Amino acid sequence: MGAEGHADGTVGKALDVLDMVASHGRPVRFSDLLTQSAYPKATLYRLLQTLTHQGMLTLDPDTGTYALGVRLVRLAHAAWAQSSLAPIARPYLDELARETGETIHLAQMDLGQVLYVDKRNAARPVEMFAQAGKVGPAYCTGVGKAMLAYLPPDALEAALARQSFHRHTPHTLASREALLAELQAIRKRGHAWDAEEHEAGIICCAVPILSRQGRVMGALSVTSTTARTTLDALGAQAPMIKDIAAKIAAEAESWRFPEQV
Amino acid sequence: MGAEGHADGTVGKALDVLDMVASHGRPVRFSDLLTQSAYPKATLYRLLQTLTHQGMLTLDPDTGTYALGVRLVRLAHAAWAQSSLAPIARPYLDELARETGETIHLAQMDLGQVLYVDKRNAARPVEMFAQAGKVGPAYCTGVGKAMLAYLPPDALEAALARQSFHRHTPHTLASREALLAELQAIRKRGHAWDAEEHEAGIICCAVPILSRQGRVMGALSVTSTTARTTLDALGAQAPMIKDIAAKIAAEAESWRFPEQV
DNA sequence: CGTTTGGTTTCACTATTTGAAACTTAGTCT
DNA sequence: AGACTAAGTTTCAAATAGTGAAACCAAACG
Repeated sequence: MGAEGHADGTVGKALDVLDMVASHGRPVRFSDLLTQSAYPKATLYRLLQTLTHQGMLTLDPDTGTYALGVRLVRLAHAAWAQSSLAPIARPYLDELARETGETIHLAQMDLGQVLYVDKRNAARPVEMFAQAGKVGPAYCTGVGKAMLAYLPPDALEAALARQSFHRHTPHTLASREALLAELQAIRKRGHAWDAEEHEAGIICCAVPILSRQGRVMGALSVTSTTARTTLDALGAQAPMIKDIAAKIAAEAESWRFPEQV
Repeated sequence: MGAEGHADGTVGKALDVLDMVASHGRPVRFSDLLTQSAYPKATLYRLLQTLTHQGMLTLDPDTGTYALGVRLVRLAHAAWAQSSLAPIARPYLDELARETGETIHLAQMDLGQVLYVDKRNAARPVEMFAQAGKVGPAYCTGVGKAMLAYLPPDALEAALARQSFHRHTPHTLASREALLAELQAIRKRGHAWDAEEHEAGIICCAVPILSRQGRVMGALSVTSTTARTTLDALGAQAPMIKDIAAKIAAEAESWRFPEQV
């Protein structure tokens, strides 16, 4: 993860450091960060100090370790609440979960990766915070492919450049070419499959959420297992999922243009 | 909200702008931010540009409005997962919710405000993301007072300086003096009440979560209504709540010192 | 079609950031 | 103990990055 692309300015560097702290699962010491950071000692030190002072990081005085601060959680709450899709989609996800009895995912695109912004789980009622905010690969998940398929060429290129193409299962489309062919098929079909491409036994049907102008706003999927159903049976529900995606898109758009004065 | 205290350096200013965007509930236009920002046009413009480029904000090309970006949601997921308290406390909150059948809150301190990091709701199973990340006042909530009571003098002073002391109900302790007296009583008693101080009819019993060295890590509360129970009845559960708080603290601490190597 | 409003760019000026190196602690080893 | 080492903090001149008044551009307005 080392050298983040192009860190513009001090702010970029600071955020880079934030990511670095986030990428370790646990509180990190100064020296740990130093070894992997390319920044010279003093620079890194001051960045950490600033971020800590700003509440984005916390420094445990006992252990001398840095962890992500609470200010982030507060900001993220706002981010989630105003990312238009998530709060609007909420009741629709409930409905879809009730109708299908399966697991529902709502995702958005984040730098070539899939970011899950909400979820309904068939079995356990709902999970928390911990669930939303997770990231996953784009090239081998239903929601990922559904979004990729409708991205404009330049954005698609940028996203493709960031795919790792790891062969998770025998069904994974682990090359750029195979994926591009599949994306075309998705555009034709109108929805994406996940045919055990990410995890064995897990299948899903996903549709993109598109704005009126055709911009990709996110994706919505219904997930199940091969033990419980088949791709064809899931596909039968595609029209309904598409319908709900359209409703979410419509509502999100009208919300974006509030009656301003 | 205007002039944020002391924004050190460029990073401080950038984060200040982030907060500004967050504080509006909806996407904002450049000029809206400009009017309330004190920063000159060009400066604000560049800050927004940087933040957008970094994925902390998104600029809707159609409407020309800025909203919080998805990178925040991803960061916050990590923040939540590594803020040691929340993930560790999870099973204990479940237990407490089951035992008491009441609403449970887990909170931490954030710049003089209470930040709820997790929650169990008696009636509806669990709510999402939207719930965690909320902030509330410290001087008139159970968790807030429980934490204030055990803060070291300088931190307490800093927190007090940020209280607004608004009289939400007739029972609100709306002065510094009244609050200080109550904090002393809390230290003596070992747990805090909320005797309808924030909302009429809502009462709660809260205990701090303290590290071995006595540092305030957070607070835990059981909330109910006057219609359903009384403060005394809630107080009877204080020992159990305290016990759970201690368990959470112990586990969080041992997690903080992982067997390194 | 001139004017206003909202957004973007310029450019000389300056303040902030930079990072090698010196300096403190706080451990560790003999 | 005293000498060594590792981890964190501070300094300071040089350089870079940020600043902001003002000019500019482009739509929308009247």
